[in-house]
Amino acid sequence: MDRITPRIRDVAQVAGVSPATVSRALSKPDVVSPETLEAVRAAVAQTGYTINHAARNLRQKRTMSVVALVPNLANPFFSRILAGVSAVLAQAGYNLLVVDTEGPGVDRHIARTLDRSRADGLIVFDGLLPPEDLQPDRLRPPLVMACEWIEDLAAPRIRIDNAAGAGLAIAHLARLGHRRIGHLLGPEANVLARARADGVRQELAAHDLPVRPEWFLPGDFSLESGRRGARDWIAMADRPTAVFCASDQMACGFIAEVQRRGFRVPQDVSVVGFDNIDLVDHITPALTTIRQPRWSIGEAAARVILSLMADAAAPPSDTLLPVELIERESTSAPAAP
Amino acid sequence: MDRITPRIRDVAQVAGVSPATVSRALSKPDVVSPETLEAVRAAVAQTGYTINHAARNLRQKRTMSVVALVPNLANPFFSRILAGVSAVLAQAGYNLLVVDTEGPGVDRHIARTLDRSRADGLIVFDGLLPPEDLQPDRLRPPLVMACEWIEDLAAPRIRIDNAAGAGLAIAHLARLGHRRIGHLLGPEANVLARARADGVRQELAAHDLPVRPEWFLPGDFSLESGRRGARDWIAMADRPTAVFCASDQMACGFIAEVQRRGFRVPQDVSVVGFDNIDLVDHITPALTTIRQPRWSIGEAAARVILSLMADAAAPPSDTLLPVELIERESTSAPAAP
DNA sequence: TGGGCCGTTGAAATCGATTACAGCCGGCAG
DNA sequence: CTGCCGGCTGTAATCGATTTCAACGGCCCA
Repeated sequence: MDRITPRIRDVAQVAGVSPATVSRALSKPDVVSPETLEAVRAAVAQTGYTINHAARNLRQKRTMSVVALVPNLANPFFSRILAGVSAVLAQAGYNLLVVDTEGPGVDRHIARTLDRSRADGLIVFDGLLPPEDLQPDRLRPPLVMACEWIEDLAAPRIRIDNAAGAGLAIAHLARLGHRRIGHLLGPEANVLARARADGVRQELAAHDLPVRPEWFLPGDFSLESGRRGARDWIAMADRPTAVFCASDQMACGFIAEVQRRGFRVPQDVSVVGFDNIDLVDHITPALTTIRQPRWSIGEAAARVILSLMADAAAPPSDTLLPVELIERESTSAPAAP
Repeated sequence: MDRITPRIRDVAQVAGVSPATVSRALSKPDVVSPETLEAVRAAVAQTGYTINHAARNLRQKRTMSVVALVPNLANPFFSRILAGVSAVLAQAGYNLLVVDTEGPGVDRHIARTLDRSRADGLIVFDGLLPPEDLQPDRLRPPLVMACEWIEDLAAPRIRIDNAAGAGLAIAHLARLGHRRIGHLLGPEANVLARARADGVRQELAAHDLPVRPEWFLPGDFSLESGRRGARDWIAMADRPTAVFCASDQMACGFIAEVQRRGFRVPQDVSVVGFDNIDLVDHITPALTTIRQPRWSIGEAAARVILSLMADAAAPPSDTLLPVELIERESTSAPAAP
């Protein structure tokens, strides 16, 4: 009668050694004699043994895995970042697990269940999680915030200079000769959206351009809100000649809707996006946008969490990654008045 | 001197009961007396106790979590599916963990490490994983395949009728009057791509339309391969008047490139996609495509894995979900010759 | 010849929660 | 008055790997 699953004890028996020796053979091969090592290898092969992670985790008090909390997997923006994270973590022997913090059936307080017995580290991409669930205590694993951040939480941040990115967009439009520039906002609650809006205001002021509240259109980063923004723009008596959208998704929605209503981009309105998601190089017109180094963001986040897991005492740092204007076809000089 | 982490034993001490009673109070509140329950509750609050998952997993031999293996998180196609999975699993008290099977640093044999001590169930969205890593044995948790599948693996499948979907696209084009219809293929190795190509051939034959090998253009589902497909199409002496692309991403790339070269869609060429990803309703022209019920696919996959985890003996089933043609602006009757 | 050290190994404690089993107590039926 | 049952609780075994500690054998050097 055979057991369901071979244990280390079974391997030990087959190899004629003790469980301790099998454990050592598998995790520190250099401390056991070559003959023993070989015997263990053979026994493992013969029994089909694989380690029981739960038991190891319990004993070692670590899981060798990092959890990423992303606000919305539906947003293609996160994909490449996660790939960067995964690559760096894998090299260090860690697993990456991705958890969506949104959607029906998902608990807002999911972060509370992510204690040290679940993950050795946490990468938070969602700036709207309740800070009280993430305050450092002896249960919470090391944590970094990436892209978005939570104001009331002291933790290392990896992010881009959102205000500067918005500034690049505005400066580009100003350089083309636009003097009436609007901004399609991200969701009010979102820190990125606020930082970008601030950048817009600053740069407009720096160019002595008007900052008109009615030219700041509400949006929420989504395609659909891009369309709504377009309708708002069309409905204006006194339309800006250029609109900087706080996300590429909104820019796509905006362009689609104005085109449908008979306007041309960039002749009738110049449009700038933010993110440089894959698709925007392949729409018509190709979108001028602010590139975020997504892979690098992921790499950086992974490196910081690794160092934090190695030495929890590291002070909260703030990594600012550079952004870049990608000039394509959706912007041009404004039509002569 | 306080411990790093409160254990169930500490709670027991504070509450003046045994660890067993604390455990019962927390997991089966109805078997302990109301006073004891209250005492335990208070002690938990006072100590700030949270359960150690590693210990519980070890004892109970289950993790209450399901792992989804997706071929490429970068593909926005998976997002809504995963949301559907997550919603159903959450209701049953299970966690969903997402693992990307691609990218540098990620082991092709990742599936081999996902034994019962890691996950109670597996949902595989990647048809190209090595089947030998997934053969059922006593270590492998219950498994379902969703969207894609692996030919040599006996496991429940949740998928759409790819051939029928392709048929809908071709029938639609035929109905509009197209007689010269091309197909931009998915990656050769991919089962979905093959199923769709078969569907194309069948439906063409059913309409007595020519099946010309040179009209089957190579592609790999990516945006960039859509552009290449467009260049191939343009280079042809004898161009089809309509092209059915095996993915929406390719359709976007295709449209962008033909537009850039001065062709109009749908006047010069009708284009049909496959998937109905969010964005394609917001490009110009809005894309006619085959909708996959992504949320339902996720729900169905979750339900099947749940029933499999409850009763491993269930026979391999095959769930076929319906697809639907979404008619938008990228298709019209062919120009008069 | 004896002492000490190194390389290797095994016995047993440990990680922290769950649960089988047994015991206790009060109430009720015979 | 005895015996049994049911509700509640505690003791101790258990899950499976890791790791501390001690011990063993062989070798070198004094």
